[in-house]
This record gives sequence, C-alpha cells and structure tokens, in this order.
Amino acid sequence: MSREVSIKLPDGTLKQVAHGTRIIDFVRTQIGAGLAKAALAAKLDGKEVDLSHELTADAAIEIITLKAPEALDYIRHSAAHVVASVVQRLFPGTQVTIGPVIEDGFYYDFAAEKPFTPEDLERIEAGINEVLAADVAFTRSEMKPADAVAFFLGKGEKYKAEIIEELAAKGAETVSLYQHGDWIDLCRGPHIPSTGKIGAVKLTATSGAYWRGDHRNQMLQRIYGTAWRNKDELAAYLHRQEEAKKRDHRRLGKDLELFTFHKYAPGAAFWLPKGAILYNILSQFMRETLLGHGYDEVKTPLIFNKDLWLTSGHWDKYRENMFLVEEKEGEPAEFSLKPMNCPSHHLLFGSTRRSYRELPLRFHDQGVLHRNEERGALGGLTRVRQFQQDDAHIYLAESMIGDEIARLLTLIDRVYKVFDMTFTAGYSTRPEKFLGTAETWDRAEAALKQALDASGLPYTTNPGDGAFYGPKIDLAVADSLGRKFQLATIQLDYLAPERFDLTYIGEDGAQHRPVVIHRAIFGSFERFIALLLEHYAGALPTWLAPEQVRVVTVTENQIAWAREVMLALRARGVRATVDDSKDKLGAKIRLAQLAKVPFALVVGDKEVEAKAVAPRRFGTEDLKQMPLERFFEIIDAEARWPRIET
RNA sequence: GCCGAUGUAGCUCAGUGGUAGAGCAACGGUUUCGUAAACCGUAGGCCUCGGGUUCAAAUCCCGACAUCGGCUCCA
Repeated sequence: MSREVSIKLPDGTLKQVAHGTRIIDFVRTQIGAGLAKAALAAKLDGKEVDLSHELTADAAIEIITLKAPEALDYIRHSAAHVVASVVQRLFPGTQVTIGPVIEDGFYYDFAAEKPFTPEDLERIEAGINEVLAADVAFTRSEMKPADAVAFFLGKGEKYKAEIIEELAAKGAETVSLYQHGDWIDLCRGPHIPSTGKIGAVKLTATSGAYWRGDHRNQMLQRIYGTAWRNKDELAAYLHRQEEAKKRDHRRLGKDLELFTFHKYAPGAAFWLPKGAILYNILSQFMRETLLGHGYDEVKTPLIFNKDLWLTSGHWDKYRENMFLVEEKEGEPAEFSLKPMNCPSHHLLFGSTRRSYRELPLRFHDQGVLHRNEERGALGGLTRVRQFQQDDAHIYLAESMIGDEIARLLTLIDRVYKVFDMTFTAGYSTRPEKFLGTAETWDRAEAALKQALDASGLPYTTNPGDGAFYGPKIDLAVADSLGRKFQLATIQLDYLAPERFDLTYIGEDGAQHRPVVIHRAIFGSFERFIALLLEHYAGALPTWLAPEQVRVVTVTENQIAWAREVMLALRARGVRATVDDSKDKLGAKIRLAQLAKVPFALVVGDKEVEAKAVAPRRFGTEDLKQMPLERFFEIIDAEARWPRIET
C-alpha cells in the first residue's frame, strides 16, 4: 500500500507525494529539474536535512540552493570532510576529531604524528582538488551508538569513539555517518550532494590546538581552510583579506608613526609623538565625559604590598599574571605591580566613613596596569602587558543597580556612536562555581537583564560565563580581520565588599554593605586605539588626528605665508605643520594623503596674493580657494570635541 | 606556556655554503614646479643574539629572544 505525505512549499502550495520519497526526487518531479540541479540541501520544518532524506511525514519544505547564505556553511563543512579524507590517505595513522565551519571557512583537527608543514598543505590541497574534480557523492547512513563506537574503534579512531559515547550518554539513539568515496565520518550533516558542488577550496593555515580547547589535553594539529561557491568568490575573499591587512593597526601604527615596540619591553608600547597626542585626546575626552556623568577621578599607587592581593584574592587566583617586585634583592617578593585598580579603590572607599548620601560613589582611574600575559598571547596593541583603562568602580546600594546599569548602557552606546563603531553585547550569567547566595545572584542577573532589555541593544546570553563574583555584560568590537575583542565591560561584584569589609551608613543609621560595579567603556586605551585605527583605516576624524592640517607650498616663494598660516592655526589650537620641502606639489600632496592628514592647505602665489588657502580634504579632490578666515570656521567646527549628553 | 612560521639598511623585500643587494626614506646638489612620486649623487649592515658544523655560514645544525598565525567555535 502506498501512503502519501503532504509537503508544503514556501509559497504555500501543498504537494502530495508517496511516503518515503527522497527530497531530491520530490524536487525533480514536483518542482523542477532546474531547482533539483541547483539544490544543495533542504530544510523540513526548519530542520536542515540532506537531499537524500526521505519524506515520511507532513512538513513544510525549503530548498537550499547555492545562492542561499547557508549554502556556504554546507560547502565548507563538506570541504572539511574532503580535507580529512585526503589527510588520512596521505598520512596513514592520523586520527580525525572534529571539523566545524567557522567564519569564512572551516578547520579540521587531527591527532597526527607530526605537525603539517606548508609543503604538506600543498600536497593536501592538490589531493582535495582531485576529489572535487571527481565529483564524488556524499551518502548518509545511520548506526546505533554502540555499533558506531565499535566501528570507529576498529579503525583506531578513539576521538570519534569518545564523541559517540558522549552522544549516547546524552541519549542519542542513532548517530549519522557520511561517506564520500571510501571515506566515512561521523557527522550530524547535512551535506551537499557531491564534492563537485564545492567550487573552490584553499587551505589557509595550520596550528596546534588542544583537544576540546583544554591545554591539559593532547595537542592536535589543526588545518584551517576556506571554501567558496566558485573560484571567483575565493579570489574575492583572498583579495578582501589582503585589503584588510592594510588596515591592520600594527601596519598603521608604523606608517603613521603612532607607536612602536622593542624586544626589551615585550607587550608594552612606546607612544611616538603623534600616538601620544591621540592617546592623550582619548584620555582627556573620557576624563571630561565621566566628570560630566558624576565620576570622581582618582590616582592610586602602582605597586602594592602582597597583603592587598591576599585580601582581594588576587594572590591566590591571579598571581601568575602579576609582575612581582622584590623590595630588597634576594628577599622574596612582597610587592607587585597592580594588574587591576579595583583593590586600591576599595581601600579608598574604606578610607573614611561613607554615607548613603554619597552613593553611587564613582571612582574613575586611568592608572597604568601590568598583567603578565603568556608570551604566545601577546599581539600588537590588542594584547599587551602594560596598559591603561578608562576604569571605574561604582559603589552603590543594591536597589540602585538597575538605574545605574541603564545609565551606563546609555553612556556606552553614546560613546561608541561618537566613533561610529558597532559592537556586539554579551550577557554572562552565574557560573557553576559562584560566591554569594543564589538569591542575590538572581536579583543581580534580573537587574542586569532588565537594563539590557530596556536599552534596546541586541545581545547574546552566555550562560555560566559570568565571573565567580557576579554577572557581567561585555561589549566586543571586531578588528579588520573579523576577530572580536572585548572592550567595554560591566561587572557586578558582591564579593569584594565582603572581602574588604566595605560599609556605608544608611538612612536608618545602620551599617550596610554596598555592591561594586566594575566598568570600563573603552576598556584599555591600547586596545581601543587598535580597533579605532582599524575602524577608520587610519584616517582619523579631525578632532582625533595628530596632525590636523598640513600647509603645503607650491614653491619656496610661499614659505613665509605658509608659516604665517600655520602659526595662526596653532594659535587657535589647531595641530598644523608646514611642508616647505623642495618637492613638487604633487609629491607633497601625496605625502599628506599617505599621512592621512585631514586637510592639506595648498598655498601658491595666488593664495599669497589673496591671503587665502586652497584646502584639500583627505580622500577628496581639491576644494576651492578660500580666505583663511573662512577655513578657520571649517577647521574650528571639525576640530571641536564631541560632547556626550548627560 | 603549547604548535607552526618568520627575523637581512629607518620601511618593504631579494639574496640557500665562497667579497652583503634593490626600491622607498635619510643626507648633499640641481630644478622653483598648482593637487598622489622631478633629476643626479652620497651615506647607511655584528644579516636578532649565543653556541656548533665547515678551509669558508646571512645561508646548515642546536639554543635563546622577539614578532606573526592559531590554541572558545564542538559529530
């Protein structure tokens, strides 16, 4: 007997097909051969399945073709399988582990005898291209977990067996396997119909990676790759990567003479004159902004006795990241450079009797911090050992948390809008090991979440990712290559007030325990500047540009007027220079553009005559000649610092 | 810290066992020029550092240091 199932197409039409019809056949016969050819996978009631999946129940169907955004995920995941099959052919004895899709590509982790060399990668890539050309079909099958474990153990694949055992422990009744050619892998799917649908694959990098990301586990060998619908897309992607590298803040820092590093001070930047200007503007901008938002700036010591860190808990939890300082040579280090400002602020809070009338009490501190990051983790300005934060600690009563967080989110949002930067927010909740009571945590999480929801900012929730002392909100910004870095943070802390025995006198005359909010908006100036530079590709807005105006003369005959213009600009606070070199005008313009100076003011005989300038704005063609007074108006308006509403 | 790659002039890079190179920048000179590179010349190096192999090392080997990519994305 033949039963029928009812399949609903995206446009609403219902089709009846025999129970057990494969999707690919359904599409070919009921929709069209063209779609059947273009199809890669399908969604049944939103669930991703292969085209070979059999229709056994009424469902709404959606066909995913090459054009769909998801297509790239399927192509990449299928490409990862091909990589693994080629690696196992070329390097017998290598075990497979996992091979997920990531942003712009995929990777596959192998338990290999030896790391893969760049030459190995070339051989593997050649093997991949053979498989793509052969257009081998992917086929799906299922097994009972116990059988699958035996199957993979029989092939010496102990990582796969471990994964299946975990799936079984979670209650999986069957696991799926995918095969192309004679190579088979445990896989959730779906896959594209055949390897020929993978247009272009390139292996991009190798690296060591710990099994399950834990450094106590065995180190696996990872191969990164990218895959696209066709060669043009791949070429376009590689071109984008090349372009992105030009925005790398390390490149820009060198080209624009902002900062440099020396191997005698790994992870600590030297700020060159132009970089120091940028750093100081941001620092002062934040100082004034926070002053306007009820913060009090403080300055606290750099070096502290270890007793402070014993009290705060850093000595136990954070000592390996602290630079210890010995007071007398040969004696055990009793001091440390501070890795964070919070403990010193707690000392300040506790240094006098506090009243509820002072709350929320906000200490802002841009003090220099040192953290002994692992050597391998250092990189540019985004991962340093010495830095300054726009750090603050807010002491308040628990009832004030909601308002304060809401205010903070508004402030953060406004600050980032000034720089035209977009961020992603993450909300992290109670970890498994936490301090305090579940009840306070519930209240704290509710307050954070409520403020976050009210703010209208989109955010992701990271359950269990909170600090052990409280939940937090983190804001991340992506660099030119799409890597995300945490900048702003808001963390609630119930523990520190306990450890430092902080109290204030309430309206009722009794002592109360405050709550602390740790928060930063830029995060560290170093990291913020890195992302700021990449965001603007080095072409900073006028108010931030270290050199705002460069007066360029056509010949040496205009040097006197050029200097007069420069001095007049400097007199009104504009950072101006003169290029009075013997270069031709074209060369001077080029240099000004390469230095990304917002305005090049051309002065020739005509301008001298008219007491005028001919401004050329960065990245544009020439502006018309104008009286110097007129240019003053333009530059004054652009050089003005943004104000953040209170 | 771990895996891999890299380290040559201020910058970008060539040079694979036999006397250290180019372009740009710098410096000197000529040119006085109207919106992205005028011309000629000069100088610049412990080839990251320390060991080793060799008649001979930037080059081969070992180690240190630094830099770069990665070490959360879970069949």
